[in-house]
Amino acid sequence: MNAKLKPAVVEAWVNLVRIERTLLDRVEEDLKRAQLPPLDWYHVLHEIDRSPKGMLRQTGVQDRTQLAQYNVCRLVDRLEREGLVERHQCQLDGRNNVLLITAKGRALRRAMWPVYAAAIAAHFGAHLSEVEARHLARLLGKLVRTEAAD
Amino acid sequence: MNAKLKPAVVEAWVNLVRIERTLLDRVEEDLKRAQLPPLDWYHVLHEIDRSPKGMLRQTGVQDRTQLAQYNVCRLVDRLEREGLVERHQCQLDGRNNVLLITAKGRALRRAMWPVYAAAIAAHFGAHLSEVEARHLARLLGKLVRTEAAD
DNA sequence: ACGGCATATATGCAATTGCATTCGTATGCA
DNA sequence: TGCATACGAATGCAATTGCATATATGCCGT
Repeated sequence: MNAKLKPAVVEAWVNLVRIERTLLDRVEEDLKRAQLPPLDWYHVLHEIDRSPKGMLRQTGVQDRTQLAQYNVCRLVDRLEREGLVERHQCQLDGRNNVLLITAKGRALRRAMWPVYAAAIAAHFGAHLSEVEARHLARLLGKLVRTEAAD
Repeated sequence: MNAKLKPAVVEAWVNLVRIERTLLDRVEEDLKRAQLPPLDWYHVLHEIDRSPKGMLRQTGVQDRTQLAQYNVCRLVDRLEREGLVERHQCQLDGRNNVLLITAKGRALRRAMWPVYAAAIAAHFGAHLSEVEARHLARLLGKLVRTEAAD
């Protein structure tokens, strides 16, 4: 894998790294200001919530969020402690945990979304035209798909 | 700031968050495998190295890397402990620290680059055509510039 | 049934990060 | 000069993360 590194690739990379840190910081800041928990809580709750019957295996969360195994484990600890999800051992395969979102969990997710959405709109969407947003979505989507593959 | 959130913006955002975590993980993994320190060390050394005379104020590092003030402070602690940079109080304004990269620091940066470059090429560049890379660089660059402004 | 391997989750401990505050230095102005 | 304010850097403490490993369960071949 000695592909020569094109300047455009480096430029895209540098911009990606830079903008990602800035944007995540600002979104987290907005959530904090609204006294809401961090973004990862939202992502995890969201993934469970949108799964059939509000249930998802812990590995499912890992796959969908790209969080490290031990971080998912401990984040779920915290969510469970707050009564936002329930953790059940799977009947069919005792190695799996099945996570079940609670009413409180759904409520929190719903409460977070307006703030999160506004942050995305303000810090990200506001600086892109419709066409640019579509291009960006397409380019990044391509990367997501190729990365997920290997 | 109640801009309605367009689907394309959400999609771009979701893909951005997702790919960013994946890519940074992989790059960090490659560095670790090569027994090299984390990416942020590279970024900080790089910023100092490319500044005039290999000197940069600590706030300069903050601005360029988007790292939190206290994280820059402590990262510089570590770099200093390893003899990669020197920290000097500024003569003109005693509040500022001026960071000076050492020969060892330059050497480490140079040693890291091939590994870092290969990781960017393999995990990122390899999945983009020249044209796509240019588009992506342009779109992300626009975001960087507008974000830096406010 | 049993040993060996694979998978899913959990955990002890060290390192890093976030938060709030503090410290030292400059600047503006009465 | 003297004091309020601002700025850059550092730090104590709690929370989170990373790493290595442990535990627990299931699967497979014999």
